[in-house]
Amino acid sequence: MISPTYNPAEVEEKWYAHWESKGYFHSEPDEREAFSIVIPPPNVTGVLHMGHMLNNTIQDILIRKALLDGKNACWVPGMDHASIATEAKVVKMLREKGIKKSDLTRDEFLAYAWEWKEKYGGIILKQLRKLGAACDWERTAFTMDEERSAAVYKTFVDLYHKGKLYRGLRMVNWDPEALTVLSNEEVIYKDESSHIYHVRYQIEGSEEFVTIATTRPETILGDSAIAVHPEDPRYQHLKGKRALVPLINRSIPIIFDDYVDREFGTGALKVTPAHDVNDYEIGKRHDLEVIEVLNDDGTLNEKGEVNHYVGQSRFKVRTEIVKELEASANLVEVKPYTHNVGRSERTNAVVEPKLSLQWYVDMKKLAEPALKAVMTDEVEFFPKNQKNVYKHWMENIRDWCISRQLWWGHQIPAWYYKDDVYVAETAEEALYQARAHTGDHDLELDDLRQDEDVLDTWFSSWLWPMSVFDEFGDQEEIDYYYPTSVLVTGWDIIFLWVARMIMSGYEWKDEKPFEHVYFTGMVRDKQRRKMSKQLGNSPDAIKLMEEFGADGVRYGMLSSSPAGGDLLFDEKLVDQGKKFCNKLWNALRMFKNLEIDSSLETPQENKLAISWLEQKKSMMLEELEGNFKAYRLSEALVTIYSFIWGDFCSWYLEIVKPDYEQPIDPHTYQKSMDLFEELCLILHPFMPFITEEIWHKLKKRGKGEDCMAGSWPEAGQFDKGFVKSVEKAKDVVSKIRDVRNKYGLKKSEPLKVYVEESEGARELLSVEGIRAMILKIGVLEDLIWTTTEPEGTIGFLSGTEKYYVELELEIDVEAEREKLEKDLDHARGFVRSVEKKLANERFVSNAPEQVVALERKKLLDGKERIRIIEESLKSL
RNA sequence: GGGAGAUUAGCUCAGUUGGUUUAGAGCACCUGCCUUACAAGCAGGGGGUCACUGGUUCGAGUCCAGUAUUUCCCA
Repeated sequence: MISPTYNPAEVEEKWYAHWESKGYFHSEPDEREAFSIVIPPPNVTGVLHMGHMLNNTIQDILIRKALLDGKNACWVPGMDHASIATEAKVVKMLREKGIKKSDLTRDEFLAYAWEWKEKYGGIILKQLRKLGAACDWERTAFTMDEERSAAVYKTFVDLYHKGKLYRGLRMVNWDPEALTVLSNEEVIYKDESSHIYHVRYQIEGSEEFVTIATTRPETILGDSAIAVHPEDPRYQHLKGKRALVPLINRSIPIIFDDYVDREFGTGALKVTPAHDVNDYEIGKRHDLEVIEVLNDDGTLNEKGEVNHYVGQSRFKVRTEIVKELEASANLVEVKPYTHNVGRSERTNAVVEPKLSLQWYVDMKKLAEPALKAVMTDEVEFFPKNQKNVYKHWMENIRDWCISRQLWWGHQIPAWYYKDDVYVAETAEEALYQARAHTGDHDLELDDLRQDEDVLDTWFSSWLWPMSVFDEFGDQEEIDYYYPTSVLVTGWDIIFLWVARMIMSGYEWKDEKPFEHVYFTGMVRDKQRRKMSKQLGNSPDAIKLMEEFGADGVRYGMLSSSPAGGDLLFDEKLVDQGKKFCNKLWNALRMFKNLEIDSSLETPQENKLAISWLEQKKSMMLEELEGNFKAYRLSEALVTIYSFIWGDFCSWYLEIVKPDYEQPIDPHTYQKSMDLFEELCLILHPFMPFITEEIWHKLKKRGKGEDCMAGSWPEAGQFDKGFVKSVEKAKDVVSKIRDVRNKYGLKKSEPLKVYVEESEGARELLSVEGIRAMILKIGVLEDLIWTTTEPEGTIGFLSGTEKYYVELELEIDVEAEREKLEKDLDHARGFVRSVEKKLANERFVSNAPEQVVALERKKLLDGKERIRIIEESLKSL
């Protein structure tokens, strides 16, 4: 006896363990066509969230479909080390233990970090199993493991020697909390409301003042000039004059530069070259002093010349200095002001522009082939419109700052001795270079000092499609799996990751890293808000799977998620998936509860149902092929869903289902099992667990006969006309049910139905089995030909065929008339529009013959319907 | 400020080279059913000037231009 409800918890763990033990997840190069995907490596600190579920469900679907297609599918899982996020976690953990990072040596700190990684890292990989992910776990990679690290050092050195990597002094985005530099892509800009302050500076040697506007009064202490526009008539008289910085009375020049926007504020700009990107540029042009008044942690220092601010945070000083400016009558005005503030993606700290010596990758040369590849569709984007975004970024690319002031990560392979730098994969090699360069053969390792910083995590991630296949080692694997088949990722990291992987692919393999890129949308809540911890609007992924089953969740994630489009998550979606599982389960139960009587003949309507469903399935398979090719996975799933629920369960099963407690004939049973089995295969990539479970319950299976290891069904021949006939018969049945509904007739009460003689009706009912089908599921006593409208019946129209249902009840003439008149309006409108088209001479002479012929047929049919409706109205 | 997209039923979205009986689905809604596979269900129903204006075309939800609203990206 099978349980009346499907219980995913029992089934899912069992099958995942089974698949894994069979080695289905593992891939080795062989003679089959390779299909490979590298996982977008989640942070080692990460836990499974909705975005991961969507992204990984899609990858799993593609992998399982490839397996069914007979390809050698390989999905490489892994994680990245997430420099900033992980280091922050470890520092926090140490703080809780009462240990300060500054009290530890680098090696001590790293020991703690590794310990943390082993203990807490990679939870997400375990969680992915619950989702059903068919990852090749034997290949699990980590950006800081030996092979991946070797690739990082090798490529760094290589770029350096090619002159594509350099060390330079630049304005950078500084995170004062994480105490590290950030790349442009790691800074998130948002409008924030604050204030704009108008502050006056006295002109040296006069009683005159000049007023400037600033949002950052605390940086006044670092001012080294006042700038005005060269053509601004208001300030011409200040040429050659100097101004005094309020509170500290530092004398600074008044300079003229056309960068200044005369419309903005007062038209006078304070220039702080050390703490503003634009001011830095102005400073360079005018050879201004660079006064750094902020420490790395965002506190003020003694260069600001105000003792009681030293060591105070920039925000505190802002409040304080405003008070002091006011007290000294230098504050002219304060206005509310909304401006764009950049914050660190990881720590949310307000980013501080800072002048700093960092390592950069020269992106111009790398970008060229990568841009071309995407524009020519050598690397194909799904959806296409992401190409524009990519193009824009690539054409305006800026150099990539890759050093980070952290310990967790790949320490930069550069060694300093005196004023020279030696870049090498190992310290020994660097020492060799240093000895050769200096001619000093007594130099020892201790004389060299390795760069303290580590590399940006993305500097290892961009090598991922190559490094997981050991591109600088044994070539067999990379030759077989590279380029990978498809990358599945969110459009939000198109610059951070996708673009850079394409660049690295061409740089070191002279070949794209993947054929296709499928961009998923963002998962949002019903109100279109991003899922976030702060809002608490993200459901717990694990709990969700426990409640709705992994298959249910997979269904819900995908059914509403077109490529590139955002997914508005609603629990109703996963609930629908859960219900779908139950539906499938109960279809199985229906068959399993039947007795088979081998002496039974196959009824006509069953034969009809079998060939109809088989042919319709073939039509669907053709459609699915197109869907998969275009990555229209959501559409594919919805197509399968409505085929299974609608065609298979609602129609097919109802036709072949024997009467209560009656046995089924063996042919129908066997064919039904075959069809159900194919449906399992077709649905398997989307909902792997329940399909595997049903697969094993349908038939006795031998060793290795698993759904996951099966073959995707081939589309057979089909006759569209035949399928259409059955669809017409379904329409007749629906309309009979409508009459029952309207007149409150029981479903079980057999009815007598008349069909009016016509060519169409003759044709339909001549198809073998159609009459029997209508009789059975329409629950009719008889279906009788007629040439006139029989007494005491109610009519309906199906296409251009007229049917009459015999009723013993009083007919509601008014309701009937209303309905008929509405139908008549519709039919007349239809005919009018077709007539208009056909009356147009240019249409008839210009449009293709087939189109015109179709319009003529539409006209005839429309007129026929009008005739029938008018007749019915008359006889009412 | 620059750029890219979006606008189809109450909601979320399909609608693939312009022509397939005057637009499809799921959810929501309404009506009637506990009919032994499934109430996590069954049967049926209503609901849309395809944002607006103009153009191209024999023919436009589909192509073009403008307007409005809106989302995102870059600065």
